[in-house]
Amino acid sequence: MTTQDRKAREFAAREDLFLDTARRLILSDGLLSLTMARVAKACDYATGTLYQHFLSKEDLLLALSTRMSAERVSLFCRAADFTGTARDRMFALSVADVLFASQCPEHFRLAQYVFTEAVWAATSPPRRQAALEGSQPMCDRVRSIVHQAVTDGDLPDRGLRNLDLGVGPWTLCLGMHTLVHADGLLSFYDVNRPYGLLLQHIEFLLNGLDWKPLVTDVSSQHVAGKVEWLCSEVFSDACDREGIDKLLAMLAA
Amino acid sequence: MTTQDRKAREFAAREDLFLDTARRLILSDGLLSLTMARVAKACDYATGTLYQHFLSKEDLLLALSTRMSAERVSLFCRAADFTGTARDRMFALSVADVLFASQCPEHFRLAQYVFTEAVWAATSPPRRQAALEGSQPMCDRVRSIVHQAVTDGDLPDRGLRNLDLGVGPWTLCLGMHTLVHADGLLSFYDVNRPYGLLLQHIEFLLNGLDWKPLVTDVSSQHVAGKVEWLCSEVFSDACDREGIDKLLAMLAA
DNA sequence: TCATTTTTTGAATAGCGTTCAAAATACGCA
DNA sequence: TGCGTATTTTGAACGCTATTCAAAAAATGA
Repeated sequence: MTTQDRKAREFAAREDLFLDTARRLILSDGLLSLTMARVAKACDYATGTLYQHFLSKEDLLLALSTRMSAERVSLFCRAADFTGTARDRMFALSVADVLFASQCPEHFRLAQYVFTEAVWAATSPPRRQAALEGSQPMCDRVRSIVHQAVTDGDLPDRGLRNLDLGVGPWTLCLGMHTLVHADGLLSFYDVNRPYGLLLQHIEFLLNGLDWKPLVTDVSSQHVAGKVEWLCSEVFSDACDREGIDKLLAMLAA
Repeated sequence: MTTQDRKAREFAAREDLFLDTARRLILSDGLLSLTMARVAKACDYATGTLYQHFLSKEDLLLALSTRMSAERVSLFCRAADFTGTARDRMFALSVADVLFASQCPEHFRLAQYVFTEAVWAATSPPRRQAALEGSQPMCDRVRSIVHQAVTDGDLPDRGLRNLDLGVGPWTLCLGMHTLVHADGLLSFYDVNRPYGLLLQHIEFLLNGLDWKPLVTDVSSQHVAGKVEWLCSEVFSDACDREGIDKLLAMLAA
């Protein structure tokens, strides 16, 4: 039995090595020039060994994307678990997403590619399952925040279920990430500071849902102040002074 | 000169043939199994001839995506140009997008793929330019609707420029399309009727922007009624009874 | 120590995008 | 109409990559 355990551990470690290496190669040379042979060679293994871990190249990319989003989930959970009004916590979820985008910009490019029909279809069912389950905690937090707001009387439910009410901010974030990564699009239309606008629109949307306490000042300055406060309050260990400045710069320009 | 003209016309016609055929092949066999050789063969041309039109396979896909979105732009313009309050017209833009999604569901799958970094980078600059310019009319409409709302005093601008205020609905729509096409995701999280929720959240967001006249009833029934009204009022020639029913079914389930 | 099982290897395979020299065609001019 | 030239088309050949699999190597355990 102990032999089995050791083998399993070694196997998992090797998978980590493959994924780390793939990530490094993507960062240095881009997604385009990533090949299975290169990943294997960079780890001093034969190409065939990679296929002991991944059904296909797409399967590897999905695994990498899932693993990278663990950090996102962790920021998300921190945002959801701090003590504050449900509304502040919901807002903090979006801030977590923007913070993650500033810390790990390559994740959304990869995720966008991986969720493409052509790529998704070439992945293995277990990895797909793992990808969905990996983001389950984020969904749970959204649900529970909405639930609390409704039971506290801060948010009228209008007959909608928890996640149906939470899908708005989720969709806003996702859409903005997509816009940001469509190269040249925002500059063509002269839309600057997309993530600053995102957070302002989150506030607008929450106001429109009549989510109390309503925010009367939705200026970019006020949003920036709130973000700075959240960073020191909630994300302090994930975000030093330099990280905060980088985030604020992203919101402003 | 007339010979040149004829040649240009024939060249354009052949490009249409290639794109029509590619679309047909994608519809019948999927994006995965589309190959340049197959497209050429299906049109009784040699593979090399395709490359007189398209720099690469990605270039062809981008051209196809751009051409398909012409229909979307046309629905958009119709929505923007009808006589009504600025707010109704802004809402109509989202309805146009949902209507387009019901009429041409494959477009967003393709667009999502094409705007991926890996694909986008392999397209030719002129086609990229054409893709951006093709959606310019949609942006112009958004800008002008926001502008009218602000000058009419229906919408406080809060120091934001026209498109900065219009980017919210845009982002909501885009994010929801993305969610819908991430296979298995919405069903995993038990989110039904995504497009119905989208339109409700558009109303919430516009309310949150304090865009007058405010809509007090944001129930799915009320939204459905408004959609039906818009269909007969604005989209009547793009949408017969069958089309309306299909759209309403999409909103309800 | 050695027979057996498991794992790794990397050359071979297959398929696709892309190119380009040769062939075919179109063109304009006498 | 016939002919030399320019243009266009062709499809086999090339290069690259994902994937496979038979042979080699390593690990196992009696």
